[in-house]
Amino acid sequence: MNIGQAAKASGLPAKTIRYYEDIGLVPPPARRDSGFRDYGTRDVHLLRFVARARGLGFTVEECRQLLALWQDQDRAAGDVKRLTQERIALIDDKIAQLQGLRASLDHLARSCHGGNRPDCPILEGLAHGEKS
Amino acid sequence: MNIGQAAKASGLPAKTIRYYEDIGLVPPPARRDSGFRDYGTRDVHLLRFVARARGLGFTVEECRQLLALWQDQDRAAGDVKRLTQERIALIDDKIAQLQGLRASLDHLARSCHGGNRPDCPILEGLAHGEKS
DNA sequence: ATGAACCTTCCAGCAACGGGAAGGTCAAGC
DNA sequence: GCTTGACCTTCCCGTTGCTGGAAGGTTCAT
Repeated sequence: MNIGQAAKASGLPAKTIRYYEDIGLVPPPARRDSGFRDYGTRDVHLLRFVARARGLGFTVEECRQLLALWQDQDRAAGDVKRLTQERIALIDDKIAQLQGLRASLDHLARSCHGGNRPDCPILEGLAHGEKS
Repeated sequence: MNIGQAAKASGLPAKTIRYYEDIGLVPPPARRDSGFRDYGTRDVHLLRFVARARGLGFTVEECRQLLALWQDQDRAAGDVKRLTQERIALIDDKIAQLQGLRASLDHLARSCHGGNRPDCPILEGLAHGEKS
């Protein structure tokens, strides 16, 4: 199957598939005489795996590790679990950080009358360092 | 004051200050005969403003708008409030998205025994498209 | 006068692709 | 057989927001 088909089947844009091949995240597929890439079901499974892992927020480097573990017969499930929990912790940090930002912005927005007059507590806050 | 002093006073790295000047986010400061940049209190105020807005998650382009509004005598507070609320909405989206990811990863992690055996439900989930 | 600690410019690169150019290929329809 | 249009190929540049480093100039204290 051509790259376009593989793209539909995996959910990744063709450009992204080529990119992943480029950086060695996925192995290069077979080629036809014409030079076209020719993907089989195994290739597509791999691509789907990567697409899901990326969709879950794993970085490309983490995907590399996950793929290695996936293909390693002697892998320990603990390694995978650890990677997953590290990612969860990062996500928790990010969420907390965003909630802090949200609170600050909300405070600024609530204090602003929002009318046509030029006095704006948001800009005052930004200018003078109002906290929380 | 030199760029290093301005960096300490504003909380931005010197590299970043030069970068902001480069992209025209902040005006170029005076120069000494030696070629060194020479920052005054107004310059530093501007830099602090930008530092805070960036810290609150405004993009550089949004900072440009905020700075323009800040320096515009005829600005409407409503414009600033609108920008702020748009940013809050974006943050809310991002938080919701991350919470979804977290839930999926947590589900996978909980179903994994985490031991040394190679059977790993996380990899199974990634491979076969388990949802939530 | 020499050394450390600044400063200057420019160049390169990070993640993770996306856009678009210039050209080759395939399948269908006439 | 020939055209047309959809696909494919490689290549290189642009994105966002910086950060690091190289090569060289300045300032200041010793």
